[in-house]
Amino acid sequence: MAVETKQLLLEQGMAMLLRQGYHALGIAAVLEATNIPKGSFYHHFKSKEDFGLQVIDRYMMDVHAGLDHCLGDRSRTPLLRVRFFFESTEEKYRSDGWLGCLLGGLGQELSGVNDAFRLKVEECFCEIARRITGTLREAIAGGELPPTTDAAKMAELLVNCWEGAALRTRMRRDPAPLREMLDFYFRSASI
Amino acid sequence: MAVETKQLLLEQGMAMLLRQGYHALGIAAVLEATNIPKGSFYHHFKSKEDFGLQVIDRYMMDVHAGLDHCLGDRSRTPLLRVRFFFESTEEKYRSDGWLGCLLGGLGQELSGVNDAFRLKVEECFCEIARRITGTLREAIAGGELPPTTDAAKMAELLVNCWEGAALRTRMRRDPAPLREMLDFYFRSASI
DNA sequence: TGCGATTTAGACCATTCGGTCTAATCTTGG
DNA sequence: CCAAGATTAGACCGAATGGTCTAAATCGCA
Repeated sequence: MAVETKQLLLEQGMAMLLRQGYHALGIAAVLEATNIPKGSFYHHFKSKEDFGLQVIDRYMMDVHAGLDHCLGDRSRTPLLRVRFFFESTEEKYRSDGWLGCLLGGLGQELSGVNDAFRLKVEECFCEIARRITGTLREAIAGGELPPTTDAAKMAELLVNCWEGAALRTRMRRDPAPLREMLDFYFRSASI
Repeated sequence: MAVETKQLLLEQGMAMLLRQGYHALGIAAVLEATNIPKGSFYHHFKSKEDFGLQVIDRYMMDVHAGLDHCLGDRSRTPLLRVRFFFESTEEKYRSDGWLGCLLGGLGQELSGVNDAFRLKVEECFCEIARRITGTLREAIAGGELPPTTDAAKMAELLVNCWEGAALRTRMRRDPAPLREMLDFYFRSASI
């Protein structure tokens, strides 16, 4: 039961932090939503900051699972695997109600004021880009991308532009920015 | 003196909201930084939300001034004027200490929780994209871009990707993401 | 079964926050 | 030069918020 309590808090935290952000979310609200008393919360987490950072870890578990699934799909070419990952992510955004990306949200809100979050989120972006870099390299080897392509640079670029499109999607509650960004990126990168 | 008090609050607010975000910034901090008493604040603004929204207006004045200057530079070709605008914006970010864009910051933090901010920030992005669209159209007319280019779409794309790069810049305190994004965009869009 | 450790329970606390209020002071136009 | 509105001044307030604390309940294992 103990483990489940903590997982419940992290999952509720993921949903609520995505919508409300860090400072607008009170611990009491998470507790009320999960029917868990305050004592349990501070048993599992040493502070709100600790909670937030662990929510990011939990979020990254899902992201890595998505990367495993999409980048490991041998039925697609490497380049299409990368696109598949972002299309899956779009689908996840849709089911959240177009609230964008938790990393982008917490990163923007907190990185001017809290270095722990800033460095953590930055590291998460790097992790994602690193995995995409690998598949992009395969795409180059397979002739889907020009041999002169800098895979690492292109992966960073993709992640960054995606985050911008996700922000706009959050703003408009509409997926068009995501799709247009992907179309442009893959059309331009290929050739 | 009255007008200056309000302007001082708005300018301090711009700087502090950019760094700290909305919820992490207390009104008392703005008051202390400007040596203005609380009575004055609530004389000029009816609430913190009202203040934040007016700070965005103030920010957009600067943005429009930058657009006027850059997009109106007849010594450059239309496409290079657009690039000039973003390079000037990068310079502004640098002087702020690589904190990125206020619109992106407040948009991310608040649009899940406050529709006034969400709609306001979205409208600001639209305004910027609209002006860039105009200059992109000139670029198409002048043969700098393919005649099939959808100027409005390309302007939105540019603004969105820029915001993503700005977020990453805020995260890393480093301008590389901005430059790489611009290089990719203009290389791909032209031809 | 019984004992020690983990987890739950929620009252309680200090602090901070946005916002109000009344009084004083300044500005300005008649 | 004075009256009236605009502005400054800051003490004050109620409502959260993050976090603590002690006691009870529950669990795991010998």
